[in-house]
Amino acid sequence: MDTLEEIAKQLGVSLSTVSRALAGKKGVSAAKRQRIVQLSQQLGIEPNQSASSLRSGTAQGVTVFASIRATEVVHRRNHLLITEAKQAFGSVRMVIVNEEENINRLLRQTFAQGTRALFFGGFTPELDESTLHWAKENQLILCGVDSDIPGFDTIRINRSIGTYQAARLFLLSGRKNIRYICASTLDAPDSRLQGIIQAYQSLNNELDSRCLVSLLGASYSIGYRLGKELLSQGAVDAVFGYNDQVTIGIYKALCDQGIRIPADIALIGFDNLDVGEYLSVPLTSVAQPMQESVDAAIQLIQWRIENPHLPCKTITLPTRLIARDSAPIGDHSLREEIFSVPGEFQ
Amino acid sequence: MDTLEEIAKQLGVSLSTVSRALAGKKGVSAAKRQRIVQLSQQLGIEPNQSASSLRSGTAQGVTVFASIRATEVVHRRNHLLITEAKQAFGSVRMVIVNEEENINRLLRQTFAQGTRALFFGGFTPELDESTLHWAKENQLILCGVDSDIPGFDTIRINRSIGTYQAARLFLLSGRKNIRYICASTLDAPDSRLQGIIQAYQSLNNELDSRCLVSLLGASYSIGYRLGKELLSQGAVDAVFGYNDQVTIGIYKALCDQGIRIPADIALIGFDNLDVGEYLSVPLTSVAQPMQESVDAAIQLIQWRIENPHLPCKTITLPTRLIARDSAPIGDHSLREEIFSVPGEFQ
DNA sequence: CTGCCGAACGCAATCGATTGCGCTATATTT
DNA sequence: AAATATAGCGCAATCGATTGCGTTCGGCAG
Repeated sequence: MDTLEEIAKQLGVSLSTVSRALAGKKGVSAAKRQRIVQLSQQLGIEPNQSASSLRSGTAQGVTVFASIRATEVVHRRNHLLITEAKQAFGSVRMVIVNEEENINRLLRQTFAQGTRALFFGGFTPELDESTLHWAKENQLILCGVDSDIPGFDTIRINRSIGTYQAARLFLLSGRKNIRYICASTLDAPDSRLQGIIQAYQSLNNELDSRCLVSLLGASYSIGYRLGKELLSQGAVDAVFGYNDQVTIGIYKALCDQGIRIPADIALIGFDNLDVGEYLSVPLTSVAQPMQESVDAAIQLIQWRIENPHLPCKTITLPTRLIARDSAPIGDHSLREEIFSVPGEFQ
Repeated sequence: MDTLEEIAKQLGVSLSTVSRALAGKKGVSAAKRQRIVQLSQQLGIEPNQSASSLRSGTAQGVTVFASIRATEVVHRRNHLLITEAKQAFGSVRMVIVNEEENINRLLRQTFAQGTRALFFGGFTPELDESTLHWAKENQLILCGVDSDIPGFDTIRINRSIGTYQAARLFLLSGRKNIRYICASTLDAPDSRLQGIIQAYQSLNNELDSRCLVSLLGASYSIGYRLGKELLSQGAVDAVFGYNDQVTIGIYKALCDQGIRIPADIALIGFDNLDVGEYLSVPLTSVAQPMQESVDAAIQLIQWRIENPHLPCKTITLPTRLIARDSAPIGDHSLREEIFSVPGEFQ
């Protein structure tokens, strides 16, 4: 593996000049610079990044942490994030985090390897108080994308808006016996459930805990099993399926039993996967701000690099209901009433 | 950011001892090693990787190159690859390659940054002769996973087997007017089409070029458009859809027109996406060896690290047809005849 | 013609961990 | 007890690029 010294020797200039020429710094005449750049390309010599970042102390790229347990949407968002981060910062490393490993250690290692900024893509790491403190002290740049890092910049996704709209769609279109597949309970509602609760309150309705079905995992097959179970519960006429995979599983179970969608049962998913539009009955679903959240994250961190000392920022982006046939808006005049969201949500 | 010297000072030992202790090398007493490791964890000090790999010349992790244009399956395979590579090699960097950038330069940069091995995940890079030569000379370790790198280790996926089975399923179950969505032509058939051609030959049938429909892109929406077009072509009774996304698009277009699947038209996809099983008519599809190809790649490279001088290896893995309702095996006695594959395929 | 200024460029120290070599203290052998 | 082997450990050189500082040289004003 050749080094810059090779170029220096061949052209009879000093190592420093070669370094300056290739780094695009001033102090090199245009003619000499051109010859250096040309020869470097001809020989295929790249500056050794280990040496470069060791000496200069500056890291070249950014890092994205992704959970090994990420769902399909999260994967896609992370991929988008990596792609855009690459445009913005030049080089990106992706690190797959599995839950056994010590995230505190991993974070330190990552910065020891040299990284300008670190994105947490869709999972909330269990960072120790001491790690957070150390990160603040060393002015590390962390950004949670749909994940909370206390005291650091965050892109937050407001899931409540979409589920609020979904529940109101059910209620306003006259569904009586609705089921919500949920990962939480009324005592400690997660953001999806909060939106549902607010929808009921907004219509002076009460959400009965018997309407909640607890989620056991977020896959097609689990959805299929849940769908079968729902059928044994009698006159259910609407189901919110937690995410699209589960909902598609439910959809399949209902189809298999000859249930008509949406006539007998209306279905709403969450995530707005591409495939939902291509089911035989297109799926109504809550869309997440994929592109927007990624763009916001990149811009936030670019801003942060410029302004290391300003207090941390949280940017919240809304979800929104995409109405398709599996849960249609019956009366067109209801449209406004379903989609308008009270101010306190924003 | 603290360095190993801090530990050395606090414990009154030399820097070399700290380095040896943390790297797990011999030449340090058990007692001293324990104190060093403990203090390093307490202070949260990690060896600077830039310095480490600069000095030792050995890189710590591996790199996966992924194309920005990758399809869903390729993404999933790459993700699997990254996950497993991480287990096997400790640290993995993922690099998103977009077609504008010079892959030759990128490859050199990547190794300049220090990497043990480089996987090409599902796209064939246009590497110059000189780059390949340089890579060989410097004994770099490259591995194509479903992509060809001349002169280097490769995991190849034999797509022909699956499409051979698919075409035979159509023919043996009596379909007369079949369409194959293809990305190539009879003059220069790609691997999918080769399998189809062989299936026709095996049954003394001739594949008419009018049966081929050229693919314009591999998305749901393109499939939907193709599906509409197919309906205007009269008595089509079977369609192979190139991949599952296109096939699901076609499926939707057919459903919308009241076509019954598989009674009127049989459908076979490629990739065996999870969602295919959960369409109202489950999708028959050709499955790729996802896990197997990733495992093989990892093992191949581990072997290569041990044996740098042996000639390059190519491991070929088969695809296989997964029969579901969208293209059922009518007569059960045909099963054997459809799934058995002649020796020359293996 | 002299003096001054700034651009170009080389010198050499430096980043932090690694590692061959050599010294020392302890264990083992005779 | 003396001789020898061995493990522990420190010294200092080293990896390759970066960068502050000092030198040189050409240009330009006085």
